[in-house]
Amino acid sequence: MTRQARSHPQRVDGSGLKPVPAKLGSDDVSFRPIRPVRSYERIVEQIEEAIVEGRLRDGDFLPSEREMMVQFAVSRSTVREAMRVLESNGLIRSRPGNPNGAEVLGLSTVALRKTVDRLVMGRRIALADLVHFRMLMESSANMLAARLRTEEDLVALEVALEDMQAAVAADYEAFSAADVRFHGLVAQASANALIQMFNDVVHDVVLDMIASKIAVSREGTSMMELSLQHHADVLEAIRSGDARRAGRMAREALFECYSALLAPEDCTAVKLLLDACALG
Amino acid sequence: MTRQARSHPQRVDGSGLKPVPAKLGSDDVSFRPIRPVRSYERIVEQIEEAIVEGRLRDGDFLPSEREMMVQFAVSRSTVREAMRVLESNGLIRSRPGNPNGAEVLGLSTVALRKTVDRLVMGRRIALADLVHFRMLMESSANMLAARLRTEEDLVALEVALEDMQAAVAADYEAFSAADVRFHGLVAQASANALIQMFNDVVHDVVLDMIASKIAVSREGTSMMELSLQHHADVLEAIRSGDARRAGRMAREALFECYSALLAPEDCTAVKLLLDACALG
DNA sequence: TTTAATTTGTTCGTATGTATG
DNA sequence: TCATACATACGAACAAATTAA
Repeated sequence: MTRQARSHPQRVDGSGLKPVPAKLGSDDVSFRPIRPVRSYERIVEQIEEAIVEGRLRDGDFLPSEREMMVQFAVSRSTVREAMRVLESNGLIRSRPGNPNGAEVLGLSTVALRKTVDRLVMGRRIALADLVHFRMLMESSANMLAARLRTEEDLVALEVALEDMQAAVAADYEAFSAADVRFHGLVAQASANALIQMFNDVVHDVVLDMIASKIAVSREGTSMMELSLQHHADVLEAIRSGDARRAGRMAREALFECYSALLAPEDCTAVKLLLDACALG
Repeated sequence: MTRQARSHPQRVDGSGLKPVPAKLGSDDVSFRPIRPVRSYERIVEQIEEAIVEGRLRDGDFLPSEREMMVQFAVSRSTVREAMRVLESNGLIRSRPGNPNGAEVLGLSTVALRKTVDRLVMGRRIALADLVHFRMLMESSANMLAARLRTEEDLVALEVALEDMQAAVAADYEAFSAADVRFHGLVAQASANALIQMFNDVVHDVVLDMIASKIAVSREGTSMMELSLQHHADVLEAIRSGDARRAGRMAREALFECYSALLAPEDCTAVKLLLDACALG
């Protein structure tokens, strides 16, 4: 009952490279430790490379698992392990019954977000760190935006501000959405992909944290009014091209917004940062 | 020859929760879309949670796959998919033949690093962005360090500087290692986990990029001499507690170090940042 | 030093639920 | 409705690596 001739002919995994016993005698020949490369990793590499290089774009579809099993000359399980890794890195998405195969999502920052989330949950990063960092990012972004903003940027910011105004005292959801858009536009105007990315991530995390701390509904009208005024001031500074003022306004707005959430000692620490920077 | 009674008694995958047909009639009842939760994800969740909460620490070992297969009541394939995800997120490490099972690595930032690497490879992030961002981070870190540094920090920085001095004109490897240590100590003195983390990652990426651009050996003695002087200046500013000077020195040091690698137009853009900040 | 036991890496076959035409 | 192709999941077996007796 030998279900089949179990030959495993295509066993070509990279671990065939055994560490060479360094019996050459001379001391000046040194070898580095070998980490066996597993089959699924080489599949991940190939697909990841294709996505990074743009040969696979957002919206494309991977071949089905059975098809890849043939193309990569591995078993289905191995293909699936690679799929799981790619999926957890936010590069693809697969769902059962999809005749197209897994969908390519392109490059994203979801893995980055998950990492920060874990560090926050694990108490490696405190709320004060997040607020502090966001003040740095936001003030830098606003300074840059004040210098680099185009007319289109100003128009878009104006629209976002008007949306906030329209939603004040009425629709917190819409207000919050416009708020997020405003900050995104500033980050975009700063013309630095990293500032944009990291600030986005930290902004999201902070919003999640405060959402779990205080009920959203408590964010009353007066809070929104105040926030609106802050944004208007910032936009005015950006429009005038006064980088230092834009940076200062952004920092102070954030501080007023979040200082109530911080422990007193953290609050003084953040104030200390403000003084140390003394940017404005 | 039905090898065995194929019963699949324990088919308990989470997708059993079908989306409820919203036939309640009233419009004010709204349901959110359901994403089927797969078995391996629930395993990942449990283990991830244990690591984040500290019940599983760095150096601990997971049960063997066959043991987990019993504990989670799933097949080995499912356990393995979960392991691959955890491993790709840098939370565990498994190697063949290890009788202890997979090793727990604790929280790390390797996923963060991989994400940034991909974005750089995919041209979503330019070298100018990296240098620019690093100047922001480094100047902030140095300003904070000037304010917050303890005596221990100063001693450690002093030691790192001396190591750099000792290695100048002799050992590039040792010089570079001491250099990295110096920057790490500054970030640590800044007392903000996010600055530390992001600066670390970006620092690494930049080093990799320039290493692939110019041969390391070209980094001659004069370059090391210059770098040494910069670090000495920065340390002096940190010691004196002059935050603005520390920030300015750090920015200028970075600019002198990397401006040669940037395209002329990027160079002027970064200079523009320096002017816009006008911190010192 | 060799051997035996255990573990991970990998493969194959099968069954089941799901989505599309 | 049905057939088809897909992903999810299970289980058994083999291969290779590691450790300890």
